[in-house]
Amino acid sequence: MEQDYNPQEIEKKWQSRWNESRVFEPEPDERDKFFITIPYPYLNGNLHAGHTRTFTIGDVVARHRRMLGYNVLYPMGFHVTGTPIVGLAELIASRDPQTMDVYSRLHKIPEDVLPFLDTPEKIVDYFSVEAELAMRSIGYSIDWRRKFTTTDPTYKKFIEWQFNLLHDKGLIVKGSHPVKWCPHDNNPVEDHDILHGENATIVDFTFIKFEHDGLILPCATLRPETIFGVTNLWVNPDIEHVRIKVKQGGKEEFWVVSREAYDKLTYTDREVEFVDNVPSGSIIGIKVRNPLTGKEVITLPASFVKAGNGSGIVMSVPAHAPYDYLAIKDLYDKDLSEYGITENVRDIEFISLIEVKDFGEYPAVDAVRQLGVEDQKDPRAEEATKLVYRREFHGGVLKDNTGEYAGIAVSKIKDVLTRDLLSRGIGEIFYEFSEPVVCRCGTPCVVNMVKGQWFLNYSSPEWKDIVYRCIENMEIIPEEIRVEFKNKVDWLKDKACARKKGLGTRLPFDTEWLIESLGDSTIYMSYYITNKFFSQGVLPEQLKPSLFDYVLLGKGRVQETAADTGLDEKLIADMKADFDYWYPVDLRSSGKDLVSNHLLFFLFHHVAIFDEDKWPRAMAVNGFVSLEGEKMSKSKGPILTMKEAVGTYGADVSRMYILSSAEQTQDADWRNAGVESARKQMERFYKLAMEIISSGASSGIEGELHLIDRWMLSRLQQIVRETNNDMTSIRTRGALQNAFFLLYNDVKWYQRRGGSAVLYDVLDSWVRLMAPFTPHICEEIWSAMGHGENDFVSMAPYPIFCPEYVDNDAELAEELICNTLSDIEEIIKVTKIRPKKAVLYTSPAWKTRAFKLALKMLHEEDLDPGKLIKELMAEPENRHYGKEIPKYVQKLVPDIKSMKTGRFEMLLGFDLDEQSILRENGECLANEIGCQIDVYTADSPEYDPENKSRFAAPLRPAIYLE
RNA sequence: GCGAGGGUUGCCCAGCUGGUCAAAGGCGCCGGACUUAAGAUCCGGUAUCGAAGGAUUUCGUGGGUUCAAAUCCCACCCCUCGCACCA
Repeated sequence: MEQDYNPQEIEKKWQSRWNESRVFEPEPDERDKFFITIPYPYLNGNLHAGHTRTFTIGDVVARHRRMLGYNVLYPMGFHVTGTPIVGLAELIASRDPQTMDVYSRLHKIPEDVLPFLDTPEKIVDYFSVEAELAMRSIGYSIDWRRKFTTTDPTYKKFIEWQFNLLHDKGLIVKGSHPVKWCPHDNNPVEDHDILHGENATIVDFTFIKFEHDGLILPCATLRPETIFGVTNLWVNPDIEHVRIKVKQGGKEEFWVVSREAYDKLTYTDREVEFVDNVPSGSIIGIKVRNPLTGKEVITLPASFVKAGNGSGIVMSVPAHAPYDYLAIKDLYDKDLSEYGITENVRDIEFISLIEVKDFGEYPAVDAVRQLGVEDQKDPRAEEATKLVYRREFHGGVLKDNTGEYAGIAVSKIKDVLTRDLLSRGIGEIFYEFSEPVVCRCGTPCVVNMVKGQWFLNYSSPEWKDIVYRCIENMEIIPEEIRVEFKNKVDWLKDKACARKKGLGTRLPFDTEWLIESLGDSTIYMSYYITNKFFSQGVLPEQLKPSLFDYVLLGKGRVQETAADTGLDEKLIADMKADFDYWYPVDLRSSGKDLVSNHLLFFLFHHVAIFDEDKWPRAMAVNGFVSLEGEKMSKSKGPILTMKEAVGTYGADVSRMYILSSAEQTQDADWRNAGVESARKQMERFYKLAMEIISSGASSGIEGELHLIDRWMLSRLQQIVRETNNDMTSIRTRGALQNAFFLLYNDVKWYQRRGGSAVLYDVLDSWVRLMAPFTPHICEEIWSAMGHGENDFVSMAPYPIFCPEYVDNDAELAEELICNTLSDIEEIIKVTKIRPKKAVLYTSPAWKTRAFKLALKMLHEEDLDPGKLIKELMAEPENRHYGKEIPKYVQKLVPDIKSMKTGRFEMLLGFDLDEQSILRENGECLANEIGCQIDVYTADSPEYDPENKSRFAAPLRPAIYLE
């Protein structure tokens, strides 16, 4: 029977048996259901190691739950909507060298296939076939009857229904939206189109509209609250300024800004018209009105003002902005008569508006002094600015001179104040990059307002509140990321949900737009359930809204739905029954990259569309996978495809490796050396199992059990418990640590100690324990154990913790033997003597009594050394040891007190006959050490030349080597 | 900058409701057994010192709390990820 482990052969065999017997095609029944999904893959390439991790975690959870007795549904589909597949088709059609190289060399697409993948449809067809093959070859327990692609006509009907519904509920709104834009290409730029400034973000500045003689001088700021502290404006005499006409919302104004600002403004949602150039001198030295306070302030010259930042005109808040303070200082005692300024700048009084600890009245002044900043050209000025900003933002509170805003924390003021400024017409939003952005074509980019854009209204506080409630009641694995989810909901803004380009479904109420691909992937888990029916010949035009309304929402009646759609009443009723049985999603497991987008949208759409009882029950998140320390990239490499991994190492080895290499949100690093060792582990497991089977072993659990057998069974229970605990929290690494490595070591020790009676029973549990992780090899072993044709281990009951097999005494006894052995070995090592004889002295009776009494006292009352000594001395047989008792107690009490509860409970019932345990296992010890072993009790040692017996204590026999 | 997570013994990492923690497991390395030999397998070792089961110094850095800290608190340094209209 024993043969070499041949994964390819075994895996193929069991995959086809599973397929033939349809074990993974569940139908509703009386069992509890478990509906697990992972995000379907986006098909612009082959499945890779990253998918392998997420999908395998899903499969292991599915298999574990199935063996625990749940009716498990694990479905899969393919995501193809959006632009990347279209882009890829174009690149292949044009034979782009890099693309051709990456897709042939790294994605391993055969040379006779690749050039023909020149349309999106062909790409989708090719990769969906490949993906399914790969997932089958790694042994996922997927119900393939339900698969679909997001461009299926029936799926599009489902998406249309969903978007109409959201539109009707007012959750899809129209508005303007800022994007990175290349004026040369006349197109939005995506990250890969950017030459410089990939890290730039779009920042929302507030324009404060200062006024002079009907003319507006807008000043851009990130800190609108400082409007209360403005003492003057800054105008750079060396840059060009223009006067422009700005129309917005039926309002017409004249602004003065830098020429660059004028260019940028033309891309905003304002109508802008050039009027004339403005000599800088004419706007320096004038009085402008602070629109909020009504106070008049002067405009002064400053060289630090850049034409390209904001409007090119800056408001000055010297109390809180180091640059402003420095610039004012630079003007002290300067002759400004060329600008017509006769006032002394020294007379300008600083206005402090923020109270912050660590700084006095004027934080900017303090910071400049602290850092020793010289003037506005000093690089440390930047540092001082950051310092002040940080302290004020985190610890600052607005002072009384801010009127109605007094007492508000600086960190909270921006949104409130901006809203007020906007509504009063004295402020406007102006978007700007955090750093300059240059397109690949070499043109500097601008922020462009796309008008008429459709948005999912995720910023709605009411919508968010429901999502918070949903998260509150969900299980989140691991628990630590719950706060992350809440933060992200808080941060989420409206999301543009339609584009002009790509594959997908048209927005039903505005068909020139295509639904963006994250929006069409939010509630599709429900589609797996209906698609089982749709794929059997239902026509797209029969998928009327009434059908989805009835099946998914329970609205309307079967008869009406049947009449409306022309579908059979029974079919519709079955669909609804299936949906009601399987929904909601019990667990959505995903990579952590999807936390701030897909998983969030998944929640938003579920709570918007479904009743609370259909909201998802749990979400789990796992980390990324790198290759030999390098980040994977679909488009640049390196990449390891699932097909390659399985082809090289086999399904079970790949599964075992990826599941054991990292835990939960930690990132995993796929290393060849590691997979190699996983392969050896599988071989070892297989060999050991086959040895046990071919030795003719059978269940020995009913027969007479020795100490070591009871130890083995007890250990097995601990492992079973830990494995199940780990699996409940999706800690696959920990689960394998127990179910494989620790158990393997225990079995080895068991055999070494001469155990064999329960080997078969252990194997029986072990195979089932391992089946979710490495199902093929386990089926093979299971079948070798005599299970019949359709008796799959995949469907066998998973081992669960049985307390009746836990045997504390057996574990303690084994611990005694092990500890004694290692003590002897250590003595040998240190003394370098080669013992002819080893003598062991077990604890004297009085010490054992003291030990037990101490445990009992701690359990029942409080363990106090004095009390313990008193009680011990009360017993006549202890009195001879009057001198030793206090000494021993002094050591014993802290030992016992510092025990962990588990350990304490294990020892509480302590009642070992150490004498006979050591005698019975003397042979084993003798073999290990290689000399004769004598065992005496320290009460009356027959042989004790060096009086070693005095060191004997419970569970710690004294040792004398000769 | 903001938010989240992390820094442990040669490596990957477990431990982190404070005490059996010099710290599990795996890998690697060293030694041994087996073998004609290699591989596989098995056994032992793998911080330092130690002629008796012990002692000493370790868990990013620096402080602190405590009888006791890898574990708790504070500060700092470093790393990874996300910050969107892109799947």
